[in-house]
Amino acid sequence: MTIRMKDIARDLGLSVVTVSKVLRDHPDIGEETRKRVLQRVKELDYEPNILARSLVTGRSYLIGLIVPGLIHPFFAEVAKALSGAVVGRGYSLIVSSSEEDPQLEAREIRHLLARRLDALVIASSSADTKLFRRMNDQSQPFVLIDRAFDDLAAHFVGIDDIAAGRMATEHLIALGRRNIAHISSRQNSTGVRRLQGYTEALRAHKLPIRDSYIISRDYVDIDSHRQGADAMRQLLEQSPRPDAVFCYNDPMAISAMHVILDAGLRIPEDIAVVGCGNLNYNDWLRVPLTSIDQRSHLIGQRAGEILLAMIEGREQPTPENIILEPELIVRASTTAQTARAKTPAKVKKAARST
Amino acid sequence: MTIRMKDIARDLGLSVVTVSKVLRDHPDIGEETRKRVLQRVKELDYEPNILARSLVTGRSYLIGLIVPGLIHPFFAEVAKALSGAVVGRGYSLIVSSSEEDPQLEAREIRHLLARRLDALVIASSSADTKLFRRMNDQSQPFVLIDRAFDDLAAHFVGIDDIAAGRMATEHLIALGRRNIAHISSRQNSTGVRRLQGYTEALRAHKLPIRDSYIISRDYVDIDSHRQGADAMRQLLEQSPRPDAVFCYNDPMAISAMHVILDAGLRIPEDIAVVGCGNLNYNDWLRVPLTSIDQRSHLIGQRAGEILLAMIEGREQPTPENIILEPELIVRASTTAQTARAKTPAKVKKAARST
DNA sequence: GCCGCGAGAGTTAGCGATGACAACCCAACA
DNA sequence: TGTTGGGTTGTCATCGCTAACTCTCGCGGC
Repeated sequence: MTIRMKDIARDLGLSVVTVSKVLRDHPDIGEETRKRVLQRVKELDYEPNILARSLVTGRSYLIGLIVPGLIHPFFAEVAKALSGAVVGRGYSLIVSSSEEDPQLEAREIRHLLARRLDALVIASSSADTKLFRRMNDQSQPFVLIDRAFDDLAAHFVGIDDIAAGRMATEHLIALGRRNIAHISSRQNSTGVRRLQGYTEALRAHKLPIRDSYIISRDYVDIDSHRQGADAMRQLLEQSPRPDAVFCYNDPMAISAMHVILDAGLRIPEDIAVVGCGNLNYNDWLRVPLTSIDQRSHLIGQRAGEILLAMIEGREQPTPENIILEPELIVRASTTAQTARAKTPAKVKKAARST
Repeated sequence: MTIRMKDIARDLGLSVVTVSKVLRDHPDIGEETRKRVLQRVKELDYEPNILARSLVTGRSYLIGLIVPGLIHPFFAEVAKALSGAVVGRGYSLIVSSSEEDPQLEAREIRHLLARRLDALVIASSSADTKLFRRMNDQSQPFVLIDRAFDDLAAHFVGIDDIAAGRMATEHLIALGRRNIAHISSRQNSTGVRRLQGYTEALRAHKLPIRDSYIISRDYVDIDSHRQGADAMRQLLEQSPRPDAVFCYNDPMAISAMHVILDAGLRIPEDIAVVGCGNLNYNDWLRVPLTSIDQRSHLIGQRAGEILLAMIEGREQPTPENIILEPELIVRASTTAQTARAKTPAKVKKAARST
């Protein structure tokens, strides 16, 4: 059916090994033979069977990526950057969505490992580090992104989520807000840390930390809109009503904003809103959303670099822990007057990433 | 290092084949033996090497997906649906972005074929059918999505783009607009057909078709915002100025809307805008965008079904040509008054798909 | 008492490539 | 003339698993 090395070798009266060597640029092959082989390869449009090669070399040139949701723009951007970092080196990306379900995530990890991936990149929705420990034991290369585990020595790339929470909250404090609420994710490390940043900022400014202002939710990445809207409705009932909200991610912030507007309140005059993620369409929203940029592109890129280094065996010893600085992008949801002025610059930025 | 069947067989004093048979639920294995094997498999947490299995069975349980851009929500949704359709059957999805570059696309196709994928799903950015013909010759299963080729017999799943163009245009005509412009994609079949639908609708209503109202662009999916903004600026200079625009996709429509608003004009009073794609954040925009829904989820799902049928050998004979009906979703960018009323329903919808 | 049969296990021969090493050819050198 | 050696090409064993037979044994039928 399809062509094998054997066919080419037979056609040319050579051995299979010789053909194999030509294809891998092995040095000890005569110029004449090399040309003949390449010629025939081209004629037949032959591509060596990567499966067979992998079996003997132990390298599959496959990299796995497991994320909570493929649709979420943050993970889509990470995927794009990761793909860009490795595709030129002959690797392919095999992606899988965990839907924020630890069980599904575990199943996918096992399944992908059975494919003998060269490396795995995971934004874990799990709280259990068992599988990761086993991967460490089996010296299976992997890199965690976005969500970290305190009690696990592993390569990690993500932003400083405590700083993210602090920055967002301090921005709101700087605007004169005093009743600042937070819609949080209790399910993962990023949520916990952003919350921590939030409380730290309040404390630093001697502002009270009110439990009723902190709404924690699950499934924040795959069911963001419902979760955000529900949480915001809950916040509107508090007394005193918050004059600002920092949301775990942008989709939740967007839903929160709509709940606010539907209640007849103004943004940012009555309630200022900050999100996290800096989605590429934040500029186009009904009220452009101030947000913390999560460096999605850089995360994918750095993860790719680390894992190439691991695969190529250049480094492995100490797990790298790359903490990127988040960046506050101010838009109309916190400061009405700057919104218009900002637009032109942002137009350019958004155009890049669609 | 890692465990092999050999190890289990040795431990249990059995032959490798017996272990293999147990793992594949082969009938002629004694109950006792089966239990012992499964027990040991569990103890060692063994997973058979899929690579090795693939090499002998000729089935890789890998499905490739090549799209113009991973970031584009339409393709992300297709990917999600496709993944959902096949993941339960043991398949993994290997994704690749062509960046709308035919050469890159061709390279990726070749590379993926070298991995002996069971099937390939492609939203092609190429005009050349050579590679697809070869895949047909080699009876390599594949399904085209979104973008079709007239001169190629192949499975296809997509929407009726002529109808999409017609629906959008007729909606604008029904609103009383007479100077309807179109920002188009000249690069792919979908663009050509939406344009055709547009002209058909105008003709059917005896409206003039003005060349200056039709702006065609390339790289509409990866550089949408710049392309949309430029095109819209060009349209604003036309005389008479258009009172409506139908855009090839939503990101271009969004940029067009901003150009319109920045020019001090109102939407929809001065210019009504219709997009295509029905992105999940259309409801949250500064002006919620009327759009044609492209059935992304259904496309991914149906593509998955077709390819499973092909792989499982149930059907192949006549290429299926699945043309889904697009659907017009009306929002504020064409009818100011319905915007508010629509919001609640849409909130629910968006929540589902984030 | 011979034969056939079916259940349950094992043997053999690859899948399509690669790694290590052996073998060959011919020029150069002792 | 025999030996050495660099440059080329080939042989053999494997990678981890599966398809297709083969083999063994106990049992029932004639």
